[in-house]
Amino acid sequence: MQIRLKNRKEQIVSLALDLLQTRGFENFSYQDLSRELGITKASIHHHFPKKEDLGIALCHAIEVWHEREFSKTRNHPGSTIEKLDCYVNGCLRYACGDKKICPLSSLQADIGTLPEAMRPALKRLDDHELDFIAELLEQGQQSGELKFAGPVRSQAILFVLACKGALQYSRVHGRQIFDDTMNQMKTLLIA
Amino acid sequence: MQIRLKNRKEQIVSLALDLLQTRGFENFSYQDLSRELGITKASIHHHFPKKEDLGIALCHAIEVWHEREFSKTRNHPGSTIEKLDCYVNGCLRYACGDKKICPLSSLQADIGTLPEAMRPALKRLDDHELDFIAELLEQGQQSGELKFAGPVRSQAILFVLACKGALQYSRVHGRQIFDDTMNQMKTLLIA
DNA sequence: GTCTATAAATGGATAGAC
DNA sequence: GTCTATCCATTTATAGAC
Repeated sequence: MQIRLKNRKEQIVSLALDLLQTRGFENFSYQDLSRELGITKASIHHHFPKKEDLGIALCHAIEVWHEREFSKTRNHPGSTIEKLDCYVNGCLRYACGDKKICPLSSLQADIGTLPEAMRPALKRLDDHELDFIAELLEQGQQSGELKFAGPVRSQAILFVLACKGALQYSRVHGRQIFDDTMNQMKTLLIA
Repeated sequence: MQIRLKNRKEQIVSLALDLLQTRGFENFSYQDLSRELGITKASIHHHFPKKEDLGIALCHAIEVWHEREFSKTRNHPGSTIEKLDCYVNGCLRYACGDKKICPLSSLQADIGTLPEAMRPALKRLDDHELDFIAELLEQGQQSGELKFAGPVRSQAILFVLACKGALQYSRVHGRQIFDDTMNQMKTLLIA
């Protein structure tokens, strides 16, 4: 019902995002989109003339998703650990049934063949996410909840890496490996 | 000179491994191989009738590489930290010029479209690598060099994840992020 | 906005000559 | 083992009618 209300452009981006996370940018086609949406390839080219245009739209969709998720996490009541859990659950939300990975991981994997125009957007999105996690970790450190040595920024990348990597491994080894990895990360940060 | 001595099959696998690490399994073609080797596509099909066959050969090449690298690391004189550095340098070796990632990361990213026959091989290689790192970490823990809470296996996956993830990020953000991440990982394990 | 039709290029794969 | 030639499906993309 809710999906029907979305306009075509949003429908296309939404489905493309799904395929990006399960197959990668170079491994889904306008044909895949047209089949699942029940319209022709030409119609999709009407909305996104080149695949690069669709790619840019995907980056924008990820940015919007980031804003919403980050804001939700910032406003989440409770400790830093609970906020981090909130972010991790956001990670998990894209991993329905161990099939999806982080869309940014997917784009990174395809960096060698990605349209040029998408690269700056990808870098920007990565940085934005790292800034956000660094902010959270710093709060936790100052409140005495988290204990870790070394630069906050380095710890942030390690944390984000763990989430995304665990998601990738889950597709091959099952969901348990995700929980194990996240628990270990928390153990290191609290101990 | 040394390359000239290799037979065709090895030349093909060697080049394919390179392309796997820079572009991904689904994003290089027999045409790419033929162009760079100066022989026709048909000749490559003679050695590897289906791309799946080439994929299996790639998995085997990675296994051989693992054996060599793990053995070198086990025999590396010195502390556990120095052995881990040896493994990390092995990681770096495939990242000439920030362009290559771990071949297993690359295969994981393409898991959605990978030929069925390659999946068990991929899982086996992942497990083999995790077992090896867990062995190293446990030695370090018992000798008192490393201090970390939680299951060794979980710490092993976290360590491997950090190496591979940092390699992926390096392609987008530059090599510095790799060193920063590895230093942070060491900081957490020693502190 | 959606369709039919079509183009041009590419990718995986095979047959058969040398 | 390598080649030429060819096949068929797919992919990105465009033109033009409705």
